[in-house]
Amino acid sequence: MNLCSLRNEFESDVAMTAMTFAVNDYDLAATLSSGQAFRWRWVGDGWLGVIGTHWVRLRENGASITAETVEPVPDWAWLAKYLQADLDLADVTRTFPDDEPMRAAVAASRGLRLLRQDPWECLASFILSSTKQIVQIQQIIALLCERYGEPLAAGPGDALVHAFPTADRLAQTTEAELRACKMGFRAKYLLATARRIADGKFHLTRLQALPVEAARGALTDLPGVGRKVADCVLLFAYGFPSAFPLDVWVLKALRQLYFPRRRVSTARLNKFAAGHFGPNAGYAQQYLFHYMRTKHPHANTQN
DNA sequence: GCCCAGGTGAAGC
DNA sequence: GCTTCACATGGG
Repeated sequence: MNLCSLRNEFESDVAMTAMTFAVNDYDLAATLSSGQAFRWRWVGDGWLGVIGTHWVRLRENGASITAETVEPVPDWAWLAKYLQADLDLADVTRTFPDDEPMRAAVAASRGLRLLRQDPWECLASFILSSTKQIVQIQQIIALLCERYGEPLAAGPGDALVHAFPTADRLAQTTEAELRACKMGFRAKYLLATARRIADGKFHLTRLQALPVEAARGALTDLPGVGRKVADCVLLFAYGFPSAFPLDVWVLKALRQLYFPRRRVSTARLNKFAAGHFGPNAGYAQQYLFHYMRTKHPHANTQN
């Protein structure tokens, strides 16, 4: 871990603790707003969010990221892991195929990273993501956290924040209560999956040690979890580098950039992705996703 | 009104 | 193995 400085601040009467991580090639804005995590807000001159039970403010300063929390933090390893601050991005991007679409996607968002998130929060979030725009996913999750998450102390200038609700807590809700959080038909899936985990019938912590295919198979047994949601969790929470979420944007990217005049099924494209993009296919996928959303935001209205 | 959104599951062939 | 459809809700 790159520990450059540690200081304590006193703003108002809240004790703040800060840590600065040295980073190379880290685009914090692209990373936090690229549809992997849904709770980060740009306020003033920094990003406000919640990681686990910590309120966190992140600010980018050239070759470093400064993090502030409310409570004193004896060990910052959890944050370094979340941010993947120690990863050498060049080691990843050099494994990408040397073709025109990848060159363009990497050039368009240099410094885009994959986070390493909590499996339950990631799983629940992507169950809620199906056929929803990212802005709406953020709204649903904000409501869910406000109503069922544990209240947390926030830093100065921020409103009361909440932890992401535990599976145990959501298992005690009703489908009607979840539907009231605007999640529609996804409520049934989220409730059923929360119950499977709260009952101890499904162990998220055991997936990390499995081969990726076995972990994917376990996840897709959960209600509301198909190939795409499973791959999001495998990639964004467990860090399986070959997991390749194939959503409508990446589907469009592959069809337009690699198969412009052929009709290719998603099953074929999953196989193509596994063979074409190398050992870090999931990372390549995130670059393609972000590239399509930022450079061709209206691609879905053409053709 | 229309179509679309970081899809899934069930039913039909 | 496919293809089609329902499923809630909100943005453009």
